[in-house]
Amino acid sequence: MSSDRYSVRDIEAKWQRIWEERKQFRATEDPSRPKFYCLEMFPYPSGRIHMGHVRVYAIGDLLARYKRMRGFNVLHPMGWDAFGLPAENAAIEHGVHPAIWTYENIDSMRSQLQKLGTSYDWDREVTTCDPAYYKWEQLIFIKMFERGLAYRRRSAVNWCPSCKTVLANEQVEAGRCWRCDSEVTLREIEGWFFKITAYADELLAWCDRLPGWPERVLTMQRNWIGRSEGAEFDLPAAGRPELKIRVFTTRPDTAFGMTYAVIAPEHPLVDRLAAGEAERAAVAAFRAEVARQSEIERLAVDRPKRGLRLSACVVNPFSGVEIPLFIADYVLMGYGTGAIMAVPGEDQRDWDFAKQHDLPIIETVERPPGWVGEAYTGEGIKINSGFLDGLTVADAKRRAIDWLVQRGLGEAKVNYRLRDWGISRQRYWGAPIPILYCDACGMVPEREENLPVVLPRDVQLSGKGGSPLADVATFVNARCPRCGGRARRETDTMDTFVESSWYFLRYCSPRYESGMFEPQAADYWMPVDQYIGGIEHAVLHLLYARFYTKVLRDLGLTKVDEPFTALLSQGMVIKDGAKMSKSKGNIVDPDEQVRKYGADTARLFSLFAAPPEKDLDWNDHGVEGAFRFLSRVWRFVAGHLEELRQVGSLRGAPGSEESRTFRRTIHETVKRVTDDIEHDFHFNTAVSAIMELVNALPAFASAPPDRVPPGERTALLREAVEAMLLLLAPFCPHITEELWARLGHTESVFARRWPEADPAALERDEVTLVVQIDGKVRSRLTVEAGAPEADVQRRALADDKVKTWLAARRVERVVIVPNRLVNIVTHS
RNA sequence: GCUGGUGUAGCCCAAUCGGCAGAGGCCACCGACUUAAAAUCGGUACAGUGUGGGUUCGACUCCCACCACCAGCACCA
Repeated sequence: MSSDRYSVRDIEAKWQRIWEERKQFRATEDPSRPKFYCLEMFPYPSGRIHMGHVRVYAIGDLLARYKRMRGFNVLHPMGWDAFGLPAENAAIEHGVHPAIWTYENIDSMRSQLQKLGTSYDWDREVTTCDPAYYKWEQLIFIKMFERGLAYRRRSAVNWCPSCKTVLANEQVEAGRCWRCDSEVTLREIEGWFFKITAYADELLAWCDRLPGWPERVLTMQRNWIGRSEGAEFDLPAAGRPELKIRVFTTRPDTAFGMTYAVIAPEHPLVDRLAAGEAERAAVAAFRAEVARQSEIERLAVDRPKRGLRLSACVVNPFSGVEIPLFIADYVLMGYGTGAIMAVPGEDQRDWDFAKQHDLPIIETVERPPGWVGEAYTGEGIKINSGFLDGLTVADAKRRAIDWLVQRGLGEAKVNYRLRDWGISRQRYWGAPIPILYCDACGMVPEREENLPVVLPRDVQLSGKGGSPLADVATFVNARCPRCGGRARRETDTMDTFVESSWYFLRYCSPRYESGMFEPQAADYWMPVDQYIGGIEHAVLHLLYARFYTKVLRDLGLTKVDEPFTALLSQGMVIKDGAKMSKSKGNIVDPDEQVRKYGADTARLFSLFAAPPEKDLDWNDHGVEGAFRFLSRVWRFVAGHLEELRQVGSLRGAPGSEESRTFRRTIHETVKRVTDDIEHDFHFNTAVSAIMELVNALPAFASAPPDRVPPGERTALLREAVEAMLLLLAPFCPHITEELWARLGHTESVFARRWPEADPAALERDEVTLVVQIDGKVRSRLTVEAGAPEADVQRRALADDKVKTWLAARRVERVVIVPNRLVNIVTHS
């Protein structure tokens, strides 16, 4: 290796090897030290890392290395979200087994991550498709099944025709599959659900207790959970009081304005309400029409609401008035009770529908003077509402509920938009659901000692839909764990989001064999202190993981209420203003970047080009700039090694003016970099501060001896270079390790403590004040720091330039901001 | 439509409590070095902060009303 050239490839390979040999980043529990659990979302092993991975892992690695230097015992693990559809599709297309495909991908991605210089404790690597991993998930499934938190039901579910499997609500985006973008259809299917709705209130409440999370993620979760308070009550069918339609409303105060009612087309009562052949046929036709609409069409705004009036009527219990009853597509079976009271006066949807069907509209809230519009949803005084007249909306809501409760007609009710998490997948490459169906005993969970239920290796994958496991006789045909009789195994596998709901716990004790994780280890490491990942999981993975953690807590397995104390949602990596994609041809290959410039440069640019939460526009010129900067660092340090190796220490404060200023620059840089990392993760400004320090080095190094005594120069240069390398180390670990070693250090730069700014060095004797006249800068004034205001004012007014400007004006007042500025306000 | 975010130089981005609009990088231009080029070094230029009001001695920053872009949600009763 040439001694003075920045040989990126040699240096990076050398230090990666040394870190690996030393097992430098292995984490062990140590109650005597403060811990820091730093975690980035683990990747799906697709085969190649992309620039988004480079960004998130550069951020995570920076924090892990920084926290180690701050004295924390850092856990920084990595693993693989290894179950999923791409593996299965690869098998169908190329005939390679999903397991082989997956493990080969893991090997190449691990090597890619290592080449980035990441400081993971690879001894803790976790792979979710390993039976030793999903075994524990199956055990928890059984415990959830026993507590009713995992249940099976037949229902209309989201079906992706391309992935040929069910999707949870969270996995449908604007009517399309989150993974493949196909249009989702509804299908009536039997499947397994996790009762996440049982935790809706807690999940919502804790949104207010996660100050380390970005507000936008919390907002998205709150909206997703969608809590709404209101009332539920019965509308009896006219003439058939035994037939009651339950409705939910957030506006019980408007009940006197109910002029019709609507139930969802799929509502089970429809069949009993429809009378006669003709009406039954009309209902069937209407249902068919609604079912034909795709999810996309149903979501379209301004689509006319379709409805069919039934012959049956219902009675408004508040007024006793008989009102018409409709089935309509704007009422959804899946929310509330699947039926509503319609109040066109105060609800825009009902107003639209009423206008279309020529139904009466009653106003029950007094409109403000001059108000124009259709339905009125604002505050006001109740009118046309019997015993509620004269009350405010809020009071009337309470009074209406009391009234319902007293008569036994209804009650206060809270509803959620959140639905239970559908976890059944009709695919092969996932964790088997540990349930059996016995002719005699019915649904029976597998016995604990028989876990894991291992996914069979030999399977025919056709991609035609339906679980491939159903065709594997040796898997399906089993003995009933209860009676020993013949039983069939469940052939659905679990949603892969189940594995990622607890992997952070497994990292605490990845080889533990007596349970999901070792309690002491989890108690020590959990919760994750800093979690880092993409915003795309704001309501998917992040909500599931919170839910699953709470379930584990209630099973007595962990003490934490929430898995992630702080969350950093990094922005996307884009190119030329657009998301990278094959079709746009704007994909940047991380390998190529590392080969061309090195991992340090790729990391530095990722951290420097934008603050982490914003999108990052990958720019080739910018990358070259980052490389140039590192070359400059190299050239300076390598070029001054002889001087820097001299052990000269500075006694007392530096004597010369230049030295004092330079030393202040060093310590200001330390302070700025530390503050930027610590407070807002503003790595971009931290880098710019380091760049400033580096830019200041050559001038000081070549200061003439009469301005800076040589001994002082050597000592301060050494102080500056060491501080600079320490500050830069978490960003660019390879080059800093190499230069650190060349300075004569035998220990790793990461064994060093993070530098601290010396307050004495930060002090200034003099400050330059800006002198403004009526808010405009007119002059400058150098005064000693902390000079009394009276002196400052006198000197400002005595300034020549100021005098000129003030010639024909009268001074009205003088505003002084200590150590900053003087503003002379004049009379106009 | 609702919610959240972002608008600062040709581009990516800074600016602490309301106090000099500029830290850093890119690009451009000029100069030095060179036979020349690359690399390197030095230097220069460029915006009044999306728009319109308001508060203030002073506004990128606070308030009001708009505009644009991005993201999430969207018949949720």
